[in-house]
Amino acid sequence: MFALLDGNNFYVSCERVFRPCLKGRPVVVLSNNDGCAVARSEEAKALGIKMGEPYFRIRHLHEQAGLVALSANFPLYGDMSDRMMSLASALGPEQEVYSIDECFVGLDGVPDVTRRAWAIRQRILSGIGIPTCIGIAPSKTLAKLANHVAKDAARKPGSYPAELSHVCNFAELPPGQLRGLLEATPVGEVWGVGRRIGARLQAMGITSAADLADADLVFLRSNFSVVLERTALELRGTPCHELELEPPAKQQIACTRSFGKPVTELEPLVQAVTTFAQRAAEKLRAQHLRAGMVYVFAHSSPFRPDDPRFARSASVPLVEPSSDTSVLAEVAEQAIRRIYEPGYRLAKAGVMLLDLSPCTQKQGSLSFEIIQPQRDRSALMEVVDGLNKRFGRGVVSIGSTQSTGGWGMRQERKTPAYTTDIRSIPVAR
DNA sequence: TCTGGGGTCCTAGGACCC
DNA sequence: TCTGGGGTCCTAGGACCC
Repeated sequence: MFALLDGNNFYVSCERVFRPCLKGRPVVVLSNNDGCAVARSEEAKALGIKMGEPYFRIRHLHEQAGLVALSANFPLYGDMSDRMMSLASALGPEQEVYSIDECFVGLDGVPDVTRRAWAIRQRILSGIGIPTCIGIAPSKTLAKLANHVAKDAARKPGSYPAELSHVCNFAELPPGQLRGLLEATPVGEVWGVGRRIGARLQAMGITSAADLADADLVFLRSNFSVVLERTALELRGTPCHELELEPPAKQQIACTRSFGKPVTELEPLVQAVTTFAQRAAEKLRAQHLRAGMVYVFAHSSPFRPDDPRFARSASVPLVEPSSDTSVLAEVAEQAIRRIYEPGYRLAKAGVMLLDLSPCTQKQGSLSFEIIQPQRDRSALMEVVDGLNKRFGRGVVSIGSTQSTGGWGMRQERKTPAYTTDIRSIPVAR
């Protein structure tokens, strides 16, 4: 058995903990650059605000309906998440933290599950101030669905039986009731069925979760994929997905941003991309990984069809994997200079680090790095990352090989960072 | 004027091999 | 007209998730 616990309207709930005056009011939390709404209170949803709705389209609701829009505070949400996960882990012997606001809990051997779930929910509510819902079922997909029932039963009276509000355990429903719940749930609400597949299923007459559970497995696999076949199996109560207790090793690390205003000049673009590479390199070292490939892209706005279209990228393989900020930033800079062409209004750019491998370099010895400055400086950089994390981003930085100072580590690399002349790197369009 | 960011997995199709 | 049969590896693109 699995439980799925998640925080309701998580970012908004976090903000309300520290600003109780926001309770009962329509509130949204905005993405980076205050571009669009990424979390909505129930009151904001009731105003018709959709997930991802651009802020400029809902701004008028401040005057009309008292909408409060907040800039996201991700360090706060991360901290609240850690506390919530810690309390949630008491629900069962095993926990998979699935995202910032939800976790699966393995329930093998847990007695009296429903009562325990209520207790955990209350502990999180009174201890941290975050309201949660908990779904319990024999597969992850069904636990997700039970969680959906728990939420809608609470916030949309009449959608599901009221006694399933907040905590919904599929395993102890009276006979036949699960079937009714599946029939009452649109297929698009099922975990793993998105907009596209949902529309195709609808067109085939598969409109509810029950229809999908009943669908022919061979048909699903041949017309869609093995993924949807597994989803149908999970809806029947056959688990196909186990808990992932160890987070799997990352395959890519990205830092990408939309620009507040369109970027047309090269130098601000280089500035941005260099910063992205630095941030990505920090994340890379936090995972003790090195990258074998740097991917850089930039594109114009897809929302402005009248602008000349620009979408280019370049992948640069490194001679040897690196987690060195100066190497990765330099490669990224060369790549963006290669991609750039004047005459376009660029809306977004980013750096991705690919081909990741574990860092075998000895970690954590600052003096080692200073004595042997020719070595990969990842250990030094991890120290710098730690200082920045503790005392605020940017308090310490390392000079690049071109700059003076920077821990007195002017150094020349014996081999170039990337394979060939950057001009030979193909640009994808 | 203004439209998020960061991930994963699967599949089809081409290149290549014996 | 018919034009081997399988296997692997890689990549691009599509779909999903929060």
